[in-house]
Amino acid sequence: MLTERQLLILQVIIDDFILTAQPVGSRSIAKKEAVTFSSATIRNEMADLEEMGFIEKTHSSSGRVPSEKGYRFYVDHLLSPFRLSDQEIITIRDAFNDKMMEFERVVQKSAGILSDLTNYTSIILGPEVFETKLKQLQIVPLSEQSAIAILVTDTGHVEHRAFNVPVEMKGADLEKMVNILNSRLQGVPLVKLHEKLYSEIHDLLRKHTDQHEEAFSYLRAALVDDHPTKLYIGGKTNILMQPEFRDLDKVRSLYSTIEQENAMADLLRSGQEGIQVKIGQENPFDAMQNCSLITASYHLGNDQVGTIALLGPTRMEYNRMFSLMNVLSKHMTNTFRGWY
Amino acid sequence: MLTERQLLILQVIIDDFILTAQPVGSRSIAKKEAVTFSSATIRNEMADLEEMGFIEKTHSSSGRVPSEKGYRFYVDHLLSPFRLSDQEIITIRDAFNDKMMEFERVVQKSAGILSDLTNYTSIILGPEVFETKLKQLQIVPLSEQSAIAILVTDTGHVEHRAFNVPVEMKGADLEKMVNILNSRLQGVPLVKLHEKLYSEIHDLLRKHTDQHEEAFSYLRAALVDDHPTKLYIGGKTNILMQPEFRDLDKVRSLYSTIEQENAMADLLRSGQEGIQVKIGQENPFDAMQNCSLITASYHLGNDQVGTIALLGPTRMEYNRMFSLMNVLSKHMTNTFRGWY
DNA sequence: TGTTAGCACTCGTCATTAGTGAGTGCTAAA
DNA sequence: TTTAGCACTCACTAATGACGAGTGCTAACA
Repeated sequence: MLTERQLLILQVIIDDFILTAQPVGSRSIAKKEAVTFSSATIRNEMADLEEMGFIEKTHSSSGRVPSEKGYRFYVDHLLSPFRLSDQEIITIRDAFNDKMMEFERVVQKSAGILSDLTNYTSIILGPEVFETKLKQLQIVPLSEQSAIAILVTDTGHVEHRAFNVPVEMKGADLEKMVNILNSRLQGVPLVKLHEKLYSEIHDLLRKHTDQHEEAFSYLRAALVDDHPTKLYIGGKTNILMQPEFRDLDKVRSLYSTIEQENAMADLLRSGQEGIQVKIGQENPFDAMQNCSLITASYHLGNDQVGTIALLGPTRMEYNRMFSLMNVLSKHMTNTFRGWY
Repeated sequence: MLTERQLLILQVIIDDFILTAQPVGSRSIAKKEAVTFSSATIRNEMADLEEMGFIEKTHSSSGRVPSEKGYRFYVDHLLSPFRLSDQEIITIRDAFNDKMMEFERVVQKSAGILSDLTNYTSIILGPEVFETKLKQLQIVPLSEQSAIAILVTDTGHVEHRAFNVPVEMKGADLEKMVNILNSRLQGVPLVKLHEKLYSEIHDLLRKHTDQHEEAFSYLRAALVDDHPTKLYIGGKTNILMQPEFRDLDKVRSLYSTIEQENAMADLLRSGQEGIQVKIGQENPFDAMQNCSLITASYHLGNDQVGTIALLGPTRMEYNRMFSLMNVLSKHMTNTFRGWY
């Protein structure tokens, strides 16, 4: 168990290192207001803290740097609540003022705010699409042979895709087809579209319209597109600001890790309710060895959950980040409340 | 005027430097097959070339490096035609195989291909929206109080925006309103939407529907959104691969330059027909001092013109880039042919 | 018994120095 | 006109030493 004094020293070391990114020496600790004992005493305590694995030396006569275990302890036990500045609170609140936003816009904006306020990289994972349902299907003819299929979901998400209209098909046929599709598909979860199209719609269309085959296959291609688990990333280049990423190779490998959408999505999904931190090696990817990932969940009124995340060096302003993500995820949850 | 021999030497120097990014010495030039004279002779010629400003030394006893004037001459007079690999040609062709694509998708894809094949950063400027016309307006109600306005243009561009539905407004009112808007606004260029909405539609709506005021203002906000000159950027992080951008500060300032959409759009717009190169200082931005920007125009069937561009270090594989952009812009023009 | 002053020691950083090699310019001979 | 030869330049590297921030240990002190 750690003594009060050791806790204090550990706290000072981590706070200081987070601020300066420089190893912290006993003398500089002794100078702090809150510290009443001498540097020699601190050295002794630091030796103990090191033995316990909370801090490390970068070389035999350097100051101390928090270890991952140290950060873990700090996050779990030493986190002092951080008071956000009025400016920050206003920025966030104003962003959600505009009540009428479709899902994408809310998320996009949130990612932007988060990365701007933190100078880290923000990653937001939309909720599972399992429950997102088709609201309406529209078709807008562009020319004789082409049209745009537009798909609107109940979250206000709009997807569109151009497709070919078979030469023999009339506008009226197209309209009839759309009507059939709408009457049958409204309220169907997106992930079930494909199945439903085959099981019911195909036969139905055959009965009602000519030239359905070709048009059907085009439309199907347009509708049953990949609905990829979408990641919204903000402030990708913020990584370059951090002194720990002076090494371009590190940056490159980190970028290529982030860009693997599926892997990142899995990682974010794995977080539980509330705010979580993965520190350094706790992350599954090699490129994220020196990074921490803070995740927070937000809700959609029904039981769906999405995740917002912040990626930065292990030397992160954890307390400010916690406050920010707390506020932001609450705002998001509020905004989505009642959408279902 | 340059002699044959000087031309040869200049060509070898630039070709070599483009490949290796290292200053080129007289000895290494003398070793080339095509070069039959000694390194001493080459040194004399190089001194002349330097005096004329085509090449430079990085320090008093270094090999030579092409100057901007050198690159300019190289691009204007020494460019050997580059034969693209089959793989490259296939990659490009296949990307345009899928005949049915809306404008955005074509451009997005082109930017992706260009940056992937070149390892530089690609920037594509869409054509002026002046001529893009409204094809259809659709409104999909989401709930009692909210709906999505969807705007489709004749290029297949889809824009959408959620908006509030006034409490007193019925679905039928909304439908009536949309019908009026559609009948009056179809074929209207996007840039004139705003004007038209005020001059004609406002009065018209007043006559036909109740509760028009509030709905009108919401709709207007949704429709007459900013239609920013959109830049499509591909391979932003490719910049990090280039040895000339080992300096993070340079990268940062370059990024912030690229992100100024309006300035970049103006720059791209200023290019003329065909393929153009701006080398180093010829670019207006400080951050692009060490960069070259290759621009090529593509056409839209009518007289509209868009621009594709490649941003890399002045040490660029100009000949390959020329071939690539030539092929790509032709494919784009072909794809858009007949859209109008 | 816990705390602290003092001191020897470690090691990264920075500036200096010298050696090496790639490259140049100049001169004189072919 | 071309080229061999040579002196010279300068970036790069490794070695060296001074400096200082920091440590661990010991002995004295409260």
